Amino acid sequence: MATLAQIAAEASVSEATVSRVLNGKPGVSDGARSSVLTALDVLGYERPARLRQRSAGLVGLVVPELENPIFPAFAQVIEDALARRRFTPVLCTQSPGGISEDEYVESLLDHGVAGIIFVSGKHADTRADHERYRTLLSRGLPIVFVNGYAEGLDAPFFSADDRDAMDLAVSHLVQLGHSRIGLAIGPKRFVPSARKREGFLGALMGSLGQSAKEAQSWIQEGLFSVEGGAAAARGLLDRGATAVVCGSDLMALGAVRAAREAGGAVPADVSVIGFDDSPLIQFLDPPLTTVRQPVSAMGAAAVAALADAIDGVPVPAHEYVFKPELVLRGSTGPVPVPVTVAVTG
Amino acid sequence: MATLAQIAAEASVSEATVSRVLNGKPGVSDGARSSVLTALDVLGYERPARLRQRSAGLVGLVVPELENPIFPAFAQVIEDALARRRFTPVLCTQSPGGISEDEYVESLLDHGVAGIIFVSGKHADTRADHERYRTLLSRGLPIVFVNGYAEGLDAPFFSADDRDAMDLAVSHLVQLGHSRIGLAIGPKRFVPSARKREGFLGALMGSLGQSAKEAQSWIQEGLFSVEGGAAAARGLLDRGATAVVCGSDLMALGAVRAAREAGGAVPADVSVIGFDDSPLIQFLDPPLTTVRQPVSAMGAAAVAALADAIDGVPVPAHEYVFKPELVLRGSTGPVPVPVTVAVTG
DNA sequence: AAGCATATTGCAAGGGCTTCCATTTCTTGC
DNA sequence: GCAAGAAATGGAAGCCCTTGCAATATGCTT
Repeated sequence: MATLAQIAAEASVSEATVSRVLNGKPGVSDGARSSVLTALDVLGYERPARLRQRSAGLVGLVVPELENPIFPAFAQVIEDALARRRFTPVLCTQSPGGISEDEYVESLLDHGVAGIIFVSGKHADTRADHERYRTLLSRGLPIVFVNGYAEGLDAPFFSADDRDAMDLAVSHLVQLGHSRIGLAIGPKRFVPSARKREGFLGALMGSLGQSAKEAQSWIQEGLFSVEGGAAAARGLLDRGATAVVCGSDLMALGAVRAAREAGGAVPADVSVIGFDDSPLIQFLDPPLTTVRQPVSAMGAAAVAALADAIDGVPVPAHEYVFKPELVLRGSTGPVPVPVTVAVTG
Repeated sequence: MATLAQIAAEASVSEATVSRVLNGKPGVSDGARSSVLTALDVLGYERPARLRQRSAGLVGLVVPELENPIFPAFAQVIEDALARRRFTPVLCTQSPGGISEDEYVESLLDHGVAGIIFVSGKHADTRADHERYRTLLSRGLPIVFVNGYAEGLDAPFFSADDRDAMDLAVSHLVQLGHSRIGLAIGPKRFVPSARKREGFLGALMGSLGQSAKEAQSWIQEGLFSVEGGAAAARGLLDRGATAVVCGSDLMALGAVRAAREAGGAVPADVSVIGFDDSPLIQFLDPPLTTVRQPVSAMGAAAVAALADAIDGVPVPAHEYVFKPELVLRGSTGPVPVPVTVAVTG
């Protein structure tokens, strides 16, 4: 690493001038500035990052995993939007036993990020401690959240309307004549799962006039994966469900598999609705009817808010809820000829 | 930011001791060290990164995009392997009009990465200038490459055996009775595409005894996307192909779509084989027969080599070629009753 | 052409950090 | 209990960087 004295000698200016150039201070002529920069290059000395105006700064993007294709989809949309604003995105993916959200945040902080976008992070987990975010906010670091909500955090949230999504799904199924509709959903400690439960319960009670208790019995919890969806769906099918609404497309894939393993066809015997509408879903067998999360709009809004916050424009710290959209494909159909099954519960 | 003097006062030690602790120098007792660290915390001063032994360092992971699910798959495998070795992965995704590989590399360098893994980067593009990599290597930065090859770079390469993959695919189709087999492949400037071409030509000439010129006529180029695959496949179907081998699963999806748009069923009328075997492919309609790239093995090997290089263990700088595997599913079938079509060319 | 205002520059002072070295403290063997 | 060696520590010198200030250069006005 070169010293100021070396650079000053090479550029034939004083150390003071070099110092001023390196720190972007005013009071240096263009000529002097450029001879300092030339001297830096001659000495093979890397210019400090702030001298290169290329990037408006680093922005961290924290996502929980990449296996569910909705996360690469969010990542791509958000990275594009960040790049368009000259930010340099840094994608951080957690993995089981790997690096935690907190460790990533710390590393991002070390590298002087201008802001962080959390997608389905710990803010979506009601059992997690949200103090970590308060600490970030009190330091003045701009942060925004996608899909999840935590009370009392002075930052903007961008979420899909999970309750509405369930309403759309259930209404569609009811219209097709279904009345034995189940929900295969992730653990309720996660905000989006909890909200989908609520929406689902409300829809069953509203559209089908079920009691809260009965509606409740049509919910099965499972992990956020194909296997989790299959396990939850099996429980619902055993109970005689003719349609299964799922918390994610991946879980819906599991539900389709479970239905087939039980000897049923989709959609002839069992209708399945997913959630997310990740890119490849349309090519599935059968093409999945699903509730589309407006990924582009959400990502763009989150980036816009973060950019404003970084520029010092105050961003109203409330939750922006995006309306989902039902995408009709081939995994839902009219209720099959009713099969009378004795069911307890 | 606290000064040494402040910290020294808080910890009741000399500035010299604080300096030694902060720089990890020897000659400080455990007691003194911990009282300095406590003082840091009391003063709310962030410990410099090197004091936290949590991470063995940053490692850059550069992938071209996230839309083709093979890239998230590689990213996940490589990040897991890095995390297990206590490295902190930094995922960099390029995007059209967004941030280029070079810009990411520069940013990574600024932040002192210990090494970089390039997946399907510019090293796979024969028309790109590979001087950039030589510069990195001459600086002593450990780098490794996945899927692609460039002559004269003193670094290890980890690739799937593209030629072999085409051999597997063509042999399978020939066994099913196909003789009008087309290849829908990406631009030949990319090494994996060029190699698949070679493998495909060799297989057609070997298994079917075609002339080089004839075999050549069964190749259609298209972009690496569903649309690109569809466009290339349309050309092949027009020429009377009963089977289409594709350069990626995404292109295969396009081929299936093109076949259906032309009124053909898969696999009854047209057989389609993909490449990659990305996670969701098994759920597609029809479940895609594909040549599996050994993603886990390749990712693990690349990380192991990089870790060795970072530890100063010299890594033999040659190309490690991984054998792919044919995964039989439902998109290939026996050749349909031969339809005689007049074809020119 | 002289005078004035402003911008640029280097000197030198000052502060922060590192490191050499002498001193103190601790450990260990007798 | 004592001495010898090793480890730990602080003082102070020295290096590097920043910055106030004065000197100089430049350009504009009268």
